[in-house]
Amino acid sequence: MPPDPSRRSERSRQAILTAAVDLLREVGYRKLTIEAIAARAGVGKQTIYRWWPSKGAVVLDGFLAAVNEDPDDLSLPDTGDVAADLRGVVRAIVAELADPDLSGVSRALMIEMQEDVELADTARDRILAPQMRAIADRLRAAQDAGQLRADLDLAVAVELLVGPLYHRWLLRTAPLTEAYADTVTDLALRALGPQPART
Amino acid sequence: MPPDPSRRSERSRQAILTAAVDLLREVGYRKLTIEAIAARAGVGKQTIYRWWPSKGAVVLDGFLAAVNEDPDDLSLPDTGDVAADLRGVVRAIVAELADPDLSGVSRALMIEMQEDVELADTARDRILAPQMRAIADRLRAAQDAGQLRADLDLAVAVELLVGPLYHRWLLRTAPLTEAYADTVTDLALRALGPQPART
Amino acid sequence: MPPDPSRRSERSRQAILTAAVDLLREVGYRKLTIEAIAARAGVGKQTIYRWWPSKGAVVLDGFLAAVNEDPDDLSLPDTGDVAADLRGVVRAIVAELADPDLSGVSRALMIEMQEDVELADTARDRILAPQMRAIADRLRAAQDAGQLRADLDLAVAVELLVGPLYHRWLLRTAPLTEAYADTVTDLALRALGPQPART
Amino acid sequence: MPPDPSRRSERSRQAILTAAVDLLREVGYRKLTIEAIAARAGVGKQTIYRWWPSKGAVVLDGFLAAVNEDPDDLSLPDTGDVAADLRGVVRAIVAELADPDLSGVSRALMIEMQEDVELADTARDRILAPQMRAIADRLRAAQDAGQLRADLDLAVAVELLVGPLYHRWLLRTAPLTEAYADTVTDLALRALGPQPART
DNA sequence: AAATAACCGAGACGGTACGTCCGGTCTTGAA
DNA sequence: TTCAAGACCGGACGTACCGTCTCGGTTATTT
Repeated sequence: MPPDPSRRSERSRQAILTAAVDLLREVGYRKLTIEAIAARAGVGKQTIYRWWPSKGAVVLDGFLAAVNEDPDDLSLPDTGDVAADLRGVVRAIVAELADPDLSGVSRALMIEMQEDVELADTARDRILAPQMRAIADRLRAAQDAGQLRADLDLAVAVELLVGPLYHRWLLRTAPLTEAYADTVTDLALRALGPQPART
Repeated sequence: MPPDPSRRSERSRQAILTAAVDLLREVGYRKLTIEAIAARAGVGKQTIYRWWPSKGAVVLDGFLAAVNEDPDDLSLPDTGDVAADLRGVVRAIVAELADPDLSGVSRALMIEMQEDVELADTARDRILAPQMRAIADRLRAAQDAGQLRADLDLAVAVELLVGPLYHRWLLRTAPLTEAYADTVTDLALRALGPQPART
Repeated sequence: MPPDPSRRSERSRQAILTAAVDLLREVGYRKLTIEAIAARAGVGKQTIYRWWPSKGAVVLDGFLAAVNEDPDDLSLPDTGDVAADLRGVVRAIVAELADPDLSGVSRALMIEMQEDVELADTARDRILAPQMRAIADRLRAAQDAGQLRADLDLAVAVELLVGPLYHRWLLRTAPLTEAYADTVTDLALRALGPQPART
Repeated sequence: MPPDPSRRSERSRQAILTAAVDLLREVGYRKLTIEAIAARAGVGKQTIYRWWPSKGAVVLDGFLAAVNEDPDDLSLPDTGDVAADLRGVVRAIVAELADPDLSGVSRALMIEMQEDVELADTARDRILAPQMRAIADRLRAAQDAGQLRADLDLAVAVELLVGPLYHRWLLRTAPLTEAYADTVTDLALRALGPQPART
């Protein structure tokens, strides 16, 4: 029978997530072991297996605890200047991916998403989808204001913006810099902008 | 002392790569073990460890053997119609990523690239860079013909094109279809195209 | 940190010792492997390594379990007739060494004692010393009864008796028979007996 | 087909035996490997396997080369005093067994004799039998001179003498000293001496 | 307040794979 | 043909973790 969540030790939960994230930074995802997490957290192995189905699930929860974002606070500022607003998010994403503290956890999640489809779904819904929806919302506002083409598929538009960033980060084709962020933003905006008036 | 490559058994090398790719398809990357590869290939484990530093390296070589592309044959057709030509490559990439036979190996490589920077370098140089250079070459031709903006950073241009594809494939944000390929191509081309004549 | 003996699985311990002794008989000491013992016993290898430092130590315990003698029951009968009593033990020792079931284990122990001094100490204290002490005790009684010389070094006396037996058994100089046992006993007794009255 | 001994490299043979004995002293028999012998001797592994059937056989030859005794020179001195002459051999045997240089090789041989009956036969015939025959010869002379009982089984008599020595050496029941040698000799002689005249 | 049930820490257990070492065979090129 | 060198297949080594299980010892209700 499933364990009773009301009797769960919050203390242990915190210790496990902290230990997991710390160890992840220290040794990398591949060498991260449940055994080590339990030892570092001062916790029995069973306590981990009782509440999480896999190493990836622990790391996912660890990531969520680490960023600890309110999904409602995710909405982008709307200064009326789409270009400036997008430039801001894109730069923020690049900063997050380049941050050596966070990127280890993100990469770990990426790895696990390749093999564990169930976890991939959760990660997508809890982490990626909200961020992308926030960007889509800002784009829709601009679209309504006539600053962007009316016939845009916003989902694709968002990926045109962030796809190149993840491409560099994951495939390591070149360093992920702020300059790259800006170049990508500019190019993408040109694609999304209103049809040039033909005569 | 390092082994002498001139005495290497080509027979064993082939058997190992074949076994690795086959097993990868059967059980996935995480459950792929050196031991199983050796057993399937009818080879001593040491023969694998002698020639490859890691499981990822074997898979990388297996990938190269499987696609077996002549890097010189990689150049894109140039029909004079950039749009059509690009649409072709993008569709081809999508097809490759969606192919259940190949995508397992590719995902495995992706995973390993996240943890093993050295392997990531090799994979980039041997697999990704040639493909991206081929696209860049085609873009340069178009640029010379005045079909694209003159001030483009071609490396970024290529990533604007393929980034969204990999984003979907890796982050599983949505199914990777041919329609998506075309939409992305159209949007990207709009970004890359020549400055609209401002009256 | 050392394992907690109170949590040790008696079931596993028995299975390991039984498997070890059985396999020893089947394949000999050199081809006896920890891996095979674990497999035969239905036990993880770690469970063996957790409780025994070496293959020899397992075999030693297996030997002890197999003979399962109460060290207090080891004392020789005292019929008053030293010659007869000694003849009995010597024959018994020869029988044990010639027994194909037991001798394999004994030889294995012998082998290990040559290379592992620590194990040699244990084997001596646990197996050989009690047997030799029992013989020494019987000799002392005879000595007190004036049947043996008063100035005997009993330790040497015992080895005069059993040394030749082990010599044949280990060096394979000739078959180890009951006749040999009796001849040795007779000769040794002549050496140990009271000084012949001179005039 | 068997190799042609006339084309055998004497140089390699010497190097192998020397390397084997040296390594034996350095690391002990268990950790002595063919691979290490070949490397130390600057010889291919095949050269060892071509001429010797097993590790034990190499060590046996190494032992013979090390002691390098002429089996004809083995005969004991005959001063007319059996007691003194035997005391001499027994002390010599003890000295040899206690010699840290030689005893390692001897122990290795002992080990191998326990598992390899064929090698045991060779070792017995080449090493032990000659030594024991020499002692038996001396005993026979004494017997003929009326110094020993006429009805002795000389083979047993020899083992009564040397058995206790090997017992201590192999079973490590106590240190093997010269004093022990003398005590054993005295006791054994008493057993072997002529029947006391019963009044 | 006692009894009873869960979670908890600890870690032993049966397993699987690791990466290494060596056994014994086979292949290559030099002498 | 022998030899030095060493790649090869195979298999055991001793270690590290996996995920499950069993053990006392706290809690935290339920009687």
